[in-house]
Amino acid sequence: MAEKLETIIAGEICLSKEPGSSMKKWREIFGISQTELAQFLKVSSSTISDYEGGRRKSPGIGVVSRLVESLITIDKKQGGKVVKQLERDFKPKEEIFNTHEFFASMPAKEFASKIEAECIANPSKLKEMQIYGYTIIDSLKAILDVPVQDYIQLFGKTPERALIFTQVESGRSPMIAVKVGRFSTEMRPSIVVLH
Amino acid sequence: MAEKLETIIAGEICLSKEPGSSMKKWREIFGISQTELAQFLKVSSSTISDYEGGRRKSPGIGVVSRLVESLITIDKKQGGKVVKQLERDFKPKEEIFNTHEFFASMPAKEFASKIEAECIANPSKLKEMQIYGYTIIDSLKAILDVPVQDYIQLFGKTPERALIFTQVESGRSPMIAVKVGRFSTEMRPSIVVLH
DNA sequence: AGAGTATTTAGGCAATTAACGAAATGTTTT
DNA sequence: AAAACATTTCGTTAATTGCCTAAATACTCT
Repeated sequence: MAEKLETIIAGEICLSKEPGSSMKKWREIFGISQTELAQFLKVSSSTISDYEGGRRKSPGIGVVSRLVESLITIDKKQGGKVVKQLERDFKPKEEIFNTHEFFASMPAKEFASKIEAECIANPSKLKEMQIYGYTIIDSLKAILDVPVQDYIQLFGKTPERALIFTQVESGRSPMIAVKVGRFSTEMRPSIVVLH
Repeated sequence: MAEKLETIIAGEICLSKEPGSSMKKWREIFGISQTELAQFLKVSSSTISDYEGGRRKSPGIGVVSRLVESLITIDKKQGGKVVKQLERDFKPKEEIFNTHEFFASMPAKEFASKIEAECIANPSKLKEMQIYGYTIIDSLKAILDVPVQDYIQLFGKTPERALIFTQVESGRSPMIAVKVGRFSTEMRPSIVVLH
């Protein structure tokens, strides 16, 4: 599956009901500010805002194309960290890791209340966080089937996301993995849910 | 992750240097005529031609989006043949490389006897080795579908493991791969099984 | 070759986009 | 709480798109 990351991002924006939100989402995933992007693209920052705000219902693909390439180029200039993580993210592990993307970001708190979760650590962080999707992990299968290495890597692939562990009695094993994950990369899941 | 077909098509059109050609290419892959498409979209067929001919340098994503959805919808109405085929084409390689980890290590000898293998080379090494898992490779599929690079890389990912090749008559092609592997990395499979 | 169908070319016009800049509003950070 | 920075809003304009119709070319098939 040689689908390039660019392709998927562009495709997603293209098909989105709200292209603006999608553009915003991706810009934020890349951790780039409107101003920075605007400078790179040599347009004013209000232009970016107009797009993200949905002022243009159907921007031209030229805009989308430039936008996506910029995000990736900027990231590469800074070491390509996000690109690398995302690329791994697209490696399928379907049955065990079940990932979902939101159309737009959502405050972590709202997410928590939607799933009727009880917060058992870091309640303060819960307030500020925004998340973009979630990954459901079948703990049992994961432990049985997934190579340790991949298991560890998973945690590097989940910035701005919630991780949901099913079939867990104690939070022990997942949390160990999260800790290990910390050393291999700075990107970590925003939320960990034990189900 | 389940990147939808739509996404990939839309993304490709979006990023193409010649969006028109790309649209045309996909329409043709779907075996749908301009006229047919135009009718479905309720526009004149010249409109389609204008796009495909590149009269608009940067069509809006609305156009692309409608276009892609139409191709897929029309195909589905006709049995979804093309969609199915394409989805198969994009399927991940999981089915070709099927990896399993053991809970603990196992003497190579024990592994060999468990699978009732006959040793055809290096019997001495067989005694000392420990392995931690195995990877089953469907040789036929691998040769047909896997880019050489990935194929080579595979061997770098299999230290302390057994590699099992299914559907092999002679050991020729896998062994070539193993040899190649030696140069790209120091890690090599512990055992090679021909099935 | 000629009828019939599919595609391309081109002029035209209303609707929309692309982009700017300036002022208003949010968010951090010190 | 002010300075510094980031994002949003919005009026404006030139350029481009989206789509049409009609006419010119290609492509099949018999």
